[in-house]
Amino acid sequence: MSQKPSESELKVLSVLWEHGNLTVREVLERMPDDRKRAYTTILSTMQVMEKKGFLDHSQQGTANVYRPLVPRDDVMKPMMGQVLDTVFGGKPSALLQCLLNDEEVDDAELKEIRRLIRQHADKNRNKE
Amino acid sequence: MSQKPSESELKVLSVLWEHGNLTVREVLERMPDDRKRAYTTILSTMQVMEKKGFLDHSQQGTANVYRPLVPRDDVMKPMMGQVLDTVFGGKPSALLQCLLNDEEVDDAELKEIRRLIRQHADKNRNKE
DNA sequence: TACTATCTACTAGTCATCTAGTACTGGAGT
DNA sequence: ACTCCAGTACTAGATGACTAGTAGATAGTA
Repeated sequence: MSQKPSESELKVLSVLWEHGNLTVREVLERMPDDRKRAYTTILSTMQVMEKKGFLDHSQQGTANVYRPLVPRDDVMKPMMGQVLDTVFGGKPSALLQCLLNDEEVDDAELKEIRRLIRQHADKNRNKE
Repeated sequence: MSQKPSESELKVLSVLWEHGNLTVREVLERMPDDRKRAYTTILSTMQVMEKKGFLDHSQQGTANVYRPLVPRDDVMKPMMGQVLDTVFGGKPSALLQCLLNDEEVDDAELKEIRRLIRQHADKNRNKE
């Protein structure tokens, strides 16, 4: 039963999900905002995360290499689901609209979204 | 320059966005989780929110009625944008997939999503 | 061996959030 | 006028998140 990661814990996890297993210093260098942080700040965060069961580490040469123990979707589904229900009345379209208005979305993305919708429509049809 | 609301501040805002202007007690009764909270807990939260500029109030009969000062999309767009960029690599399709796998999505929703996509595709075409 | 750089463990301070209690105010009813 | 109830203001404690410093270990190098 892994709880919800905090804001900066989620950033650490994102880095690891994207880049694979990394050392503390490598995570520090890839943190997805421009804030300057001390090495020990990230180290502390990641040590707490290990206690919570989000990460695991193994020694590799001189440094410890950390790997995420929780898959991205296992973490994000409940989080997105909660936002969806409380803020957007459970309507994915409302959430999507919020995204689309703001962001540039290229045609490849639109195509991929269409594919997802089609796939989901098929699933609905089979259920009946 | 309105900052980001905290977790339970967002829940209060959601209630007001959905139901319109309400008193503290009415918000308490509609809080979107099953946790029991004291009346004064929500009161305190909402008083802090007023200081932050999220809410405003006016006396109505005996009680104060609160109204949100920030529209839903103004709050949610930056928040969703950040999640999109840090966790989903800026790909709305990845976020959408996360939503669709889990939730039941009825055909009306799918239709609405299709409409949004078509609309966005048109916008892209006009830009070229 | 002695020096230096790097990494980790431990500790700690600051701040926001969440929670709720206590005391006060004002209206409604007797 | 007195009492009761609902609402509000003020205050405060517990918790966790975020930050970073210091000391100690280890490996490489002159």
